[in-house]
Amino acid sequence: MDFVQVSEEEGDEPIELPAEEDGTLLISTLQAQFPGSCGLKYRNMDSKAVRGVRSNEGRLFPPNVDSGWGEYVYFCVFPKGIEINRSSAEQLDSPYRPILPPIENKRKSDDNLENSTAKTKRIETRLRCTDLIVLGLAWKTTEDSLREYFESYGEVLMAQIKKDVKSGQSKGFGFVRFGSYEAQMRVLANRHLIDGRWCEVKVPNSKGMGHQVPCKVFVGRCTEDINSDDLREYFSKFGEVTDVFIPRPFRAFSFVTFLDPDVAQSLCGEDHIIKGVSVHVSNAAPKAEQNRTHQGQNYNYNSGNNFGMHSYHPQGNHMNSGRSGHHRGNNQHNLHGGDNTAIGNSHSNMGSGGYGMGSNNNYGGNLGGGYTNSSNHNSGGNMNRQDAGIPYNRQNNFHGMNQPHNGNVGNSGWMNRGHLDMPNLQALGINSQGSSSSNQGQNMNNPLGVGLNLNSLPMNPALVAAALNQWSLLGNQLQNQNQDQQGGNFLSWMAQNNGGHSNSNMNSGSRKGPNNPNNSGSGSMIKGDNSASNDQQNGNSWSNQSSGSQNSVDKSNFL
DNA sequence: GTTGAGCGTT
Repeated sequence: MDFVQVSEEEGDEPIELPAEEDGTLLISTLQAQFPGSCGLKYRNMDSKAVRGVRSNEGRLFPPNVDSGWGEYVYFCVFPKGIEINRSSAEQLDSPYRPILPPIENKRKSDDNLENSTAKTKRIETRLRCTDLIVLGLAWKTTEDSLREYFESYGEVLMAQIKKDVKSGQSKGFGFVRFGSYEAQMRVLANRHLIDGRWCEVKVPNSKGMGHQVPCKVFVGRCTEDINSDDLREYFSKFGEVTDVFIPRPFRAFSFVTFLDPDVAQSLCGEDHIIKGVSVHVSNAAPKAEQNRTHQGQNYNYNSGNNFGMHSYHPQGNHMNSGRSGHHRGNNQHNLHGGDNTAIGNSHSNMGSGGYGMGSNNNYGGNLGGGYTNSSNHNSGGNMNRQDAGIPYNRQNNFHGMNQPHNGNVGNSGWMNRGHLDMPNLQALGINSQGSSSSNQGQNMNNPLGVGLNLNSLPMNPALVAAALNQWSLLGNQLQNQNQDQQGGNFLSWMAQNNGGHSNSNMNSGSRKGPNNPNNSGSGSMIKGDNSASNDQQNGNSWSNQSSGSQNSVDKSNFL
């Protein structure tokens, strides 16, 4: 058995953690020794830079497929902004309970803003908190104890237990409201052990998360000279950028995703000069009529979200290949569950299955090698998997653990729950309608080694990339879906904190293997700092756009 | 006094 040397911080004395037979290290194993950690990083001998370890499905992958973990001493990654005080007595009650430093809203880009007016203009838009529902409370939990628990995250403005009017008995759920959005995000991103029970915290359905502001903007009139770093650097002036996506080959536009949807919104309609080029920012959301998503059949919103998440992201990203089965470990994912034929092997009119994106099926036009009229909708859905080198970077992997699993893997079952690679996505409102076992999170490990090897699938990676992108873009518009579709919920989450993932990091067109270290991303949380640049992604997707001129791209094809 | 998916008598 291999052991991985891990220390809490660089330079600390390492502890040897046992790796699994497949060479991966379970996050649960890591967390058993380093509560609250969500990933690993190490210092690369050559570059001297700190590298993240790829994290996926509750597992950490060695940086090198051949030599495994090597002789590196890895050190822990903790969710951003959260410090774990392991010596705290509070840890005894909840090992995963983060002890927050004073909330400070620091943005890297604020420090060196050359344009303070832009700054003040944008940052005015404060994200507001909303009541959060806390499910699964112990009967004995009182409003006081509820408040006490959540105060470790920040100021609690309200803590309420819903009770039976007559008996006064708790109904087992309640509501909390925080004074800061940061606290809210952290709470949503974690699981919570309150009075001995693992509880879910979500944005309540009653909030009707139907009008989320998109985090992503369309940046038109780009030149090839403007790369993702340029975009990121430029737009970071206005708020944290969680993702930049430049379709390849060059299409004269790109997408920038912000953590704060209000920032994104505030930029829409404006012209900006980047590297001497006047680019135009507009809404990346699809047209209204393109939102008709044939809900009845589309089981894959969820997945589609994976890349809409952000990232995220939380941000989103996630698996759940719709109704396809999840086969632990073997990466043999049935991309085409049931009638999900949209992507298949066929090379023409693939969208006839009718899922998805309503009328806007033909994104990318003639994609790559002769796949024509491929409307692969579901693809987005099916994509969910990451083993094809799609980094998750979901950050903040408190999810994955404690995920109740009802064993219903094949069909609708766990896709409504799992999201094992995400930060408590259900808590973020994504899966509120899903069923769950009564096992309230006793299962500390990722019960599913879900994986899907895109490369093994009978589909054109270009289509996959296109589909992913499509989904990502659609992401922001999936709000009004039936809850069962989860898209809305996901976006709710995305709009709130954005895991920073959108459609980035897909590499669909490339051939990166499951353990490709390039995709590493043990991320820290929510802020999406793991959102890899997208420049290298997508391989040959987006080729031969039917509209011809690059300067007259019909955006609708992508939205 | 039991119970364990859900969505708030404001």
